[in-house]
Amino acid sequence: MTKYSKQTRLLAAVDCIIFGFDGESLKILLIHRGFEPERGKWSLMGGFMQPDESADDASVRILKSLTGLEGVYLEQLYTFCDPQRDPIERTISIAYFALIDIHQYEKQLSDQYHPEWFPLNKIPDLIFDHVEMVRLAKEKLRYKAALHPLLFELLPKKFTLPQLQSLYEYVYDTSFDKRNFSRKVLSTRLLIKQVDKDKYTSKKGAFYYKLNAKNYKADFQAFLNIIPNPHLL
Amino acid sequence: MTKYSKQTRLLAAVDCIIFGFDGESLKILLIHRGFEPERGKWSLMGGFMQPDESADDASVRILKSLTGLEGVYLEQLYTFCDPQRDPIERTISIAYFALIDIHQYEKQLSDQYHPEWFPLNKIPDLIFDHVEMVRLAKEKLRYKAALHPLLFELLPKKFTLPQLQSLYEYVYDTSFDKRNFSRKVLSTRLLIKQVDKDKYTSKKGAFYYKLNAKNYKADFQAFLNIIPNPHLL
DNA sequence: TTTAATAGTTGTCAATTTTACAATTATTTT
DNA sequence: AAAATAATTGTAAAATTGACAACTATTAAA
Repeated sequence: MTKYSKQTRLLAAVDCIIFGFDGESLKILLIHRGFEPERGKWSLMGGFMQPDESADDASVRILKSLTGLEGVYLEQLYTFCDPQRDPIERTISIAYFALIDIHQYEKQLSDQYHPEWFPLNKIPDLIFDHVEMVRLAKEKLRYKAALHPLLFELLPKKFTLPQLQSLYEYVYDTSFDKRNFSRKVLSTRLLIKQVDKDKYTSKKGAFYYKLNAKNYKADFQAFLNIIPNPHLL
Repeated sequence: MTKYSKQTRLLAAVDCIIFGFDGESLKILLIHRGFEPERGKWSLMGGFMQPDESADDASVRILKSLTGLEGVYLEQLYTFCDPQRDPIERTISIAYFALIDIHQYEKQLSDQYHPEWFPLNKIPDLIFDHVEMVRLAKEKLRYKAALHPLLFELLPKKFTLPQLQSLYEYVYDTSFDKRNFSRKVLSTRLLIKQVDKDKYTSKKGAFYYKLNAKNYKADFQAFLNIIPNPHLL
């Protein structure tokens, strides 16, 4: 059959907003753009969609090429289509956001793109519309994590309640009552208490927890209301 | 500056899932596809993105060309990128969903595409991946309307509480206690009671309400929790 | 060995929100 | 004037949330 004639073709790229949490602050991973235009400027990691590749495939490929990681949380965020967004040639970009365990990343560091982690409140100037992409990703993370158990994706397999709480406190830039927080989190039945403790950060030590994979999968779509009114924070 | 060489260009389309509510059921608007492939099959209304047009622009253009309506609720839903989704040529589709007042539409009926309204539980076979698009749009509508005052977009400027309730009951395929429902809705401070009544459906008549535009805009992003746990319904 | 310091865990009560359920009021038709 | 219809209003129990203090386990220093 014949092609669709008289229609304009364009380029399609995928850009990834990669979140990580190191216990200090919530960060995103940026690279030095390796080609013109704006070579050397800070940029999100991205790439063009290949002929036989879906956007999901491309996002997985891009994430792996930068971090070496596979099987991590990746979600389509939004498609940016402004005709002027790339000065060279019309390119639409399908933005994805990824949540990774930053410690896993460090083990597999790739120097090819000179990547660096930036705290969310210290993002440098970025090329094109990448600042808007980051803003939207942060907004969606805050939105979704208030309802669903999303932030676990940023922590190691084994984590403590204080770790989890400080992650939530960084994301929402506030503080929670630790008594109420632990009660709320534990009431979800999403956590399995381990027998061992984390002794690095305190004398008494905090018990490790792991995710209950079955309940996690079953209840992910439920409105857990972990943070009641995030838009007020 | 030179173009990005060695990259594959592709077509980008926009498809619209258009929701309407006639008091009987929740419906979407479908057309007979006017060109090959699959000419004459049922399809979502869509079109190719034009050279100087964003996806938002395209969705507005497409919606207007079918319904004659402007200024209605339109939201980007998801971008579908499977390399095989269009058998003729690689085309990605940015899906939008629209919520319109179905009675406004009827006044401006366009016969160009032989459009028809289909209740959500009686959707015919659709071309390409349009069934999946409809499924995702319905899921997102249910998700978002449980938290935010979205469904008002489907009603006329003036509407009654019984109308509003039956809309929610259709969307969530359940029934609510009218006493609790009206209390919950009114407690949001989103509605302004009118002095006149709708006498068409009952002898006593039901008061009309209008949206409080200011509060609507201010509180749209709040978690109103209109429907507590939609995933259970 | 004892004491102080640190930080995680557990408990209680009041306030708020939600849910379930029944009676009353307003209007039209006969 | 009475009957029929459907909207509006009320209340109490249950569940959830939020604020707040005391206790316990561990390590380091005296």
